[in-house]
Amino acid sequence: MNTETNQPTHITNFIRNIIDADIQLNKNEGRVITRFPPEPNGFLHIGHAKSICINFGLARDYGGRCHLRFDDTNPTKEEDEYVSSIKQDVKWLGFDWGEHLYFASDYFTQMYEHAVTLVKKGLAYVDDSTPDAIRSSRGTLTESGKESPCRNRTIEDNLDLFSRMKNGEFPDGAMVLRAKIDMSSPNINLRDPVMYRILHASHHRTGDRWCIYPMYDWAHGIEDSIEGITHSICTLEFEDHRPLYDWFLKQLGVYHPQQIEFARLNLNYTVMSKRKLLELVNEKHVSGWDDPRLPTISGFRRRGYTPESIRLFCDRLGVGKKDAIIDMSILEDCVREDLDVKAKRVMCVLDPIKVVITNWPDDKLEELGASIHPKTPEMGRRSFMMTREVYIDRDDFMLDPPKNFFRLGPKRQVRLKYAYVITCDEVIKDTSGRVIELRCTYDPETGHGKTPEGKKKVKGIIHWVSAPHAQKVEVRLYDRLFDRPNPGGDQDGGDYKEHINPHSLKVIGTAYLEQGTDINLQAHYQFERVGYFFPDPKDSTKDCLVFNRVVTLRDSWGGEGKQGA
RNA sequence: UGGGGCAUCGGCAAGCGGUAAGCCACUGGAUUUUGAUUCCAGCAUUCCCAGGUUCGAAUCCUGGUGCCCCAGCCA
Repeated sequence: MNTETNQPTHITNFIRNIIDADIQLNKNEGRVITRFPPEPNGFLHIGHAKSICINFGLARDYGGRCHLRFDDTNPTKEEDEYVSSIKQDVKWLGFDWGEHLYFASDYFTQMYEHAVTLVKKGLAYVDDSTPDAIRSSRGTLTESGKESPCRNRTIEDNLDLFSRMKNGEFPDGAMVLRAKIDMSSPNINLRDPVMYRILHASHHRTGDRWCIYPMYDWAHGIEDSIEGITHSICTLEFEDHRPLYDWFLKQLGVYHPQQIEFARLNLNYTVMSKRKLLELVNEKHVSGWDDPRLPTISGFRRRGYTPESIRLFCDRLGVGKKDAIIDMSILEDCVREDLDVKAKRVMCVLDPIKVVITNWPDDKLEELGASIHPKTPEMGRRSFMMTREVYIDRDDFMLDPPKNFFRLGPKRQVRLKYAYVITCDEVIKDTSGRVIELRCTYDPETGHGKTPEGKKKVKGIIHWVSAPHAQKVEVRLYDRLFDRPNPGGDQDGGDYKEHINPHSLKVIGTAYLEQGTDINLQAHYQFERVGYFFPDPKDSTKDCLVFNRVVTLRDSWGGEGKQGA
């Protein structure tokens, strides 16, 4: 522990170092006010979760606050549907903005007045050049730009034109307001950036009140300043914009927050850009924004990821400035860690082989039981019937198993978990050679998982369900959406959509769930030895259960010849 | 010589001139009615490279190399 700040040292990072130093100097009287500023033009994804965890986490740890602010400065792309989904996602992740919900559009009037101030100071001008002309006179990365013929318009003319822009006297694209900075700056952002454009579009909150809308660079610093943000945290690509952020606030002479940039999250085997996610949704490659294969917050939620697991993931990553692509398996581990503690255990056979226990009397029923969680007896117990016919999973049988396969094979023994040891005497196949039934005998002395004195312990333990008692359920197995680590990074110009994994969803129409399980539609389950599952929130009902596989259990059995039978 | 960033174990990531944290993965071994979980042990003489300063450098200086971002009236 660092006794100065009372912060656990393990969560230190460069942003916290900056904040610690600021507090040391009593900058901002020690306040820490951050903000999460999404544009409401799409659903939030796991990359946003990182930003949310950083911003809300900082506020929480430093006794400050974090604002939720919608950066709605472009009415052509933004919709109310997105603001409600974003609010829901932030809440679900476990964060609370309290009273501090804001919209950039609430500041449009102040932004306009500030713009007038800059015009009056001779620091902004109206440019009626065509968009093409502005682009070509901006110069290139290596050549400086050329000043616009409009650059030296009088202040009076600028004031008049700007006010007429606002009043809707000109069509879209006819002119813009530009900051007068430096057309030869090596930083392109400083070459007289556009502050306002004309857009006769209806805004989701201000309707038709405005027909000029501020650009990000002009708007963002003002938003931060108005709200008294102390640390304005954004991603690396805005580093080049910081001089502009600083320039605007300095010219305005208003409260000046500090912008700090960090490396955004990249995950392999998926895509994270809003454009690509939107395409996948619109072109029906997935079922919607909440498709369980998507890296959206709503997708993870539907799939069965928990908020705790996503927060753990973000904490584990840390915060830095190095571009990195994080392996999906890190995220998967985080859910396992969380779900191991929470999930109720139950047995479920996904791909059944019928097993007939020949020495078990036809009409005999035996009630067996197990705890719902092996390490948390308080969670209670469950019970199920043992009968002459049971199902086991095809993965747990091999016709010609290697010696290190602990499960069932011809003449081999295995324990039915919580029940008896059985021996496979006979294998029955159909005409195509597929195994359809096993005939086994059980050892009556091995009930309830007990091994009697003097008997050799059976290493293999498999899950099973009583055939006449099992409940039929649907199970959806998800795999990564793309077949390669970096689907968007094709050098050969290929389309990321060509790399969609055709096997990313496998539906098992009939799986056999342990009898008598009173499924809670909000709870997570571990299908013992298989993985963690969650009832699909949209398609699952008490009478018609549909389970999403959140993630498999870790499996140190390499699976040599896994699909053997 | 366009500008701005970044380079520390397989992957993240601390470190801020005093002699390489932590996490994940991995490898042993123990426990286990989930090949799960848990537990214990091991895991960078070295910090992109090359010089230099210093008693001492991952940390400072010089020169390289590699990767990322920027030319929307998008954010």
